[in-house]
Amino acid sequence: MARTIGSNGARTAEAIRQAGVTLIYRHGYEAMSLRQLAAEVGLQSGSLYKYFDNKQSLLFDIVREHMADLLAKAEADLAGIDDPMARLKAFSAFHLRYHMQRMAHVFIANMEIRSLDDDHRAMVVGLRRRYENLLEDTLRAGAQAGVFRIAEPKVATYAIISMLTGICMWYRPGGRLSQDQLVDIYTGLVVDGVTGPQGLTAAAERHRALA
Amino acid sequence: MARTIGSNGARTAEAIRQAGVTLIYRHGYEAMSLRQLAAEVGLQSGSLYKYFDNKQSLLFDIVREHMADLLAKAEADLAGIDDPMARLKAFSAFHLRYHMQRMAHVFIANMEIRSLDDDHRAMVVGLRRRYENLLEDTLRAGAQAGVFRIAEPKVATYAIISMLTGICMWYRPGGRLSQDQLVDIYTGLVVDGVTGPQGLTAAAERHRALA
Amino acid sequence: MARTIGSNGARTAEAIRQAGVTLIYRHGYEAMSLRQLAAEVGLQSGSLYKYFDNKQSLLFDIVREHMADLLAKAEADLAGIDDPMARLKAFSAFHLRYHMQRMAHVFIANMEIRSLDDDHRAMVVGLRRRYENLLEDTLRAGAQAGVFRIAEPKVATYAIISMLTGICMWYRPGGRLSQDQLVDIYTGLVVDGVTGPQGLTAAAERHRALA
Amino acid sequence: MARTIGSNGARTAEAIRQAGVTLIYRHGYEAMSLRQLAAEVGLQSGSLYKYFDNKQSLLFDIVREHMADLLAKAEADLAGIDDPMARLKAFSAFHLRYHMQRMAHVFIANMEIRSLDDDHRAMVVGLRRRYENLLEDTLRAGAQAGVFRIAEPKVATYAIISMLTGICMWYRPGGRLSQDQLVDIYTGLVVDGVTGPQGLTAAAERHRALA
DNA sequence: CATGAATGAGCCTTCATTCAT
DNA sequence: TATGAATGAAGGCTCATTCAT
Repeated sequence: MARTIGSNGARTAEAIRQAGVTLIYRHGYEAMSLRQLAAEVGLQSGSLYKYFDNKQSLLFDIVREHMADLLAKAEADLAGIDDPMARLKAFSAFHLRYHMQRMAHVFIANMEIRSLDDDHRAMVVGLRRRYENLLEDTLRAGAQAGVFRIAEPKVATYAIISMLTGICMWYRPGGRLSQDQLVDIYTGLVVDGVTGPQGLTAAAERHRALA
Repeated sequence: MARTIGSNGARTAEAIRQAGVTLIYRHGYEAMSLRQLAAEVGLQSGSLYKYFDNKQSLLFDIVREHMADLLAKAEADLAGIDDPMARLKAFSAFHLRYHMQRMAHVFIANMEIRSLDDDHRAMVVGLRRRYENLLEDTLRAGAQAGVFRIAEPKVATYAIISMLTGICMWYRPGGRLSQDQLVDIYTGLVVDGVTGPQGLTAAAERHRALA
Repeated sequence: MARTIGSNGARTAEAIRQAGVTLIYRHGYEAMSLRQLAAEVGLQSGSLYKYFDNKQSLLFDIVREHMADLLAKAEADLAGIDDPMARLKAFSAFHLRYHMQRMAHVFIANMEIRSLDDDHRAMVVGLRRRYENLLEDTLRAGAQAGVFRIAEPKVATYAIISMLTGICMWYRPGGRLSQDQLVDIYTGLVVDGVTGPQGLTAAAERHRALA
Repeated sequence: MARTIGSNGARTAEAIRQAGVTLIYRHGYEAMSLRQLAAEVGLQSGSLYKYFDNKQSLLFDIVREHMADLLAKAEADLAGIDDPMARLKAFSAFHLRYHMQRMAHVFIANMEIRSLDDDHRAMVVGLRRRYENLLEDTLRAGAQAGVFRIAEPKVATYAIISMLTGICMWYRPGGRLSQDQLVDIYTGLVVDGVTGPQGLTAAAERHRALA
């Protein structure tokens, strides 16, 4: 049969993308079959190839678009905020809210990097690096300004991002705690972590070790 | 051909297990084929079935054994430590060291839970729950004793474990920082996070929201 | 989009036919896809069906038209030549020149007969038979007139045509030898072959064998 | 089901090879499906991959083995024959007999070179070149000795081989003419072709053109 | 203990073809 | 005249798994 009345390429493309996100989130990229995906959007599996070149490029499109969006929104959110503490709080809040709202995309971007081709992976890792730098630069600035006590800004960056991203592992909408409350709690942990006295201890520890 | 002198089932079983961990870590459970695994240990793929029932049970064995080991070692490490702060530091140090030393197992246990059958997954999640409780109970005890300022012990548990586990995402042996230094740095972040003033702020925030 | 100014069906049909010849020559009928063909002429593959009924009929059209053209031109070239030797030379020269000039068509007609439907193949083989008869009749006439020494005119027909057609396997325009020179060389081989003494030997051999 | 009683890898491999030759001969390489081939030998299509790496390598194996065999047998047949005329007759007879007996292999080797990968094709063309040289060298030797009248040995080589190979296009076992008779007839054409007076004519023609 | 031949299901992908617009 | 969305069949190929030997 030819074109179903009212069907529409753009709509189908969007349906495929969304179903792709859902299925990869649920089963993993390797475990998702294109037959499944096609069934989800009411097509034959071969018809999907009107919308992407191959399974790999579907994954790449999803991940890259997500990473680009994450980076752009973060930069927009932080634009104009100069004070390190304010930037840190803004970053933390942004990261948490974004991750609670787009859990599937985030999950995929974190878990399926391994399934990307080398070239594709390099591009995605590059975007992630730029995102991480938003935090790392803030931490360094705050450390220099004396408002943060951080022995190793890079380590702290990884630690903080891991902690915040971890919310995807358990958060479910409609739970006991609101998104605002969670933002407060997590951000509190972050702020205390980079301002507390142990930061110095660790630094002292490190210098002693090098001596 | 006769049995190679000195070869035996137990040794082969162990080789399969190790190769399985390596390959799943590298390629993911779905992407690893039993042909690959068999080649790695010098067998025909059909011969693997002397050592496990099916691919799924290989994964389950690896993950369950890892989780059981993690739990047992953690309990052993914390045994006899009553002071909440000491327990927290001990837990943090244990978790970090274990994760830096057995990165492949940890990675698999975190990433491939999705690939487990429902029953198998339930068992593994149960073990994980018991492990998390070691930390959660410590946090609650410390909060009640007034030494920690924690609004939501469960949330803090997830946050801390995510942060600490995140070390697997970037740590490589032989890097600039030693394991001891990393333990200091991460543990410093944890301790500051649960003792800092923001913990109260968050709690106040939460109560206000509920009012 | 409106019709491109000056474009018209006949021109497109011809473009399709030419692209078809090129692609079938290059990749083979089975290996050529209609998508490729459509791309070559700047259409969507579905649009090709305005110009032919199906892939098979495209092949048939090309082959039949080629065979009809070959036959018609050969007949025209030989018209009015009665002397067997003159006819043989004329046939040889015609065949060689035609094959050097339309190598792609010739190649397709020879190689892709196998890909034709039974009915289509029968029609093409019929045309080819008529073409071969032009040579075979000449050989018989020459043999009867005593100018050729040929034991088996039918075999000689096949042999000569194979030899002459073989030029397509290696001839490339612009090579060391001109078309005229090649015509001389090949025609020399043909003429010597049907006038030399071995023709009788072979005939004697045959009669002895039957005795 | 596991191994059928009495089944045997070597036997299956041979059955696959033979069925492959038959099917490629009948339908062409592109048109033959591995499902067809598997059905012919009573297997599932995936099982074929125990016996070759992929469809392409099946074709290559068949073609290369054929070319190697052709070359080896031809060299064996001509070994010890020094006289150019005797060598020419021996080559002609060998070529004809081989082609009448292994028509399918010959057909495939000639028709499906196009379907080979570039590297594979290069190897096969190399073998073919060596085979052609057996004839070309003989023609040159005979021309130098004054027993052949050949303007262009390379052209004559192609012409003769094409003529002889053409027997595959129509020969069917059990026809009116025996293989011996056909060898006589074709060889007579060849011998007359390279000894007749026209060979000189062509040479003269060529020199005139160059002048 | 291990092989190796085989299965049957399923994979991603390409194809010729159709037809409402 | 041409598009472009879609079909349904089939393609080559890989996989986990079985089992006689």
